[in-house]
Amino acid sequence: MMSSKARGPGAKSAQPSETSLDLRALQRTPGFMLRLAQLKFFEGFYEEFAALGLTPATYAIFAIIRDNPGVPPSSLASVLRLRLPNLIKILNELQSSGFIKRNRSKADRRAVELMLTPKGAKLIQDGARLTEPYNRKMLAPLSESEQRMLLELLNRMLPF
Amino acid sequence: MMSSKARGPGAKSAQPSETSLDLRALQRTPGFMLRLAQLKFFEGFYEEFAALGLTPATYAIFAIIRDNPGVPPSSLASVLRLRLPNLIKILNELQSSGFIKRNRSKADRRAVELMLTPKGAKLIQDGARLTEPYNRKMLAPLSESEQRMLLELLNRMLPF
DNA sequence: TATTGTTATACTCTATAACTATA
DNA sequence: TATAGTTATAGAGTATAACAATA
Repeated sequence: MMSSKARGPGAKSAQPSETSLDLRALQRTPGFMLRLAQLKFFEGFYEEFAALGLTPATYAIFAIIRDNPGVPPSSLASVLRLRLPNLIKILNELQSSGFIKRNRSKADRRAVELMLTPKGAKLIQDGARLTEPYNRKMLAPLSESEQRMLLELLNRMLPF
Repeated sequence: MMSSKARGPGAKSAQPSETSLDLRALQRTPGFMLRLAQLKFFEGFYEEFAALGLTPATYAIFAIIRDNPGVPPSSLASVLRLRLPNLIKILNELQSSGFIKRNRSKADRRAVELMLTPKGAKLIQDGARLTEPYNRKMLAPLSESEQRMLLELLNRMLPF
């Protein structure tokens, strides 16, 4: 029952998880491993930042507005890979909580310029302080140079 | 409008995406980059495997049952990081489409043993043929050794 | 007419509670 | 009583369509 094929003699990898299933096919599948890694980071994030009320999405939104004051919702959505209507809903909540504000552009009165309020700036500042220890914990199985390598490889796989 | 800070003189990285936002903070954030990479893989997957009707989830389910005939739903759920009720719903559909079958264990009649039908075995076999070119396309920006490195690093970050 | 932002809404994915049957 | 599987259902995340204001 629950046949477990023996690992090949060349298999030098880590400890076999909870059960002893043959998972070698999925271990060789980057998309699957990326999903597991991303889940790990997101679950860790919710634990670490829960006290501040930050989610991965709102953290990224705050960070982008901080570094690019006046950024329009459309640019924000495209960078975060969110659909505009879904982002708008989040922005509405962040605004009614007093973390961001919207200015109408004078050059093009359709356009919206997003800014952090002082309250929002403080929140992302507090969040930023948790970031380094959080990343360190998530990446703990890797050496410093491996951590840099992983980040470099991910950046090179992606359009920016 | 949409202030774009100059890249520091040490920044040797790639072309600045569609807009010219300062995204350096997020580029240094592994969790965010992992999310973007995973999105890229999943979107590519849907394009590539749409003709077969396979999703990332069903592909993984088929692959695990193929390599571990008789695996119980609970083990499958824990490996895939799905909640059991959500997996059950997928299994019900796969069974009524004739891709898998459930056997009651004789040793413990609560337990279920999952097996592929011939139809299911053929589907994952067809899917497996698309896998290598699909991965090659997704990982195209990386050299062969970088691709191996990425996979190795992801595996070492995760529990198995 | 085209574009930016917004609302409303549907759909998929994920999470929780409660039930059945076996042990 | 505890466990494996299942059902029902609620919630979060993601998608499309349509509209208002401005260009």
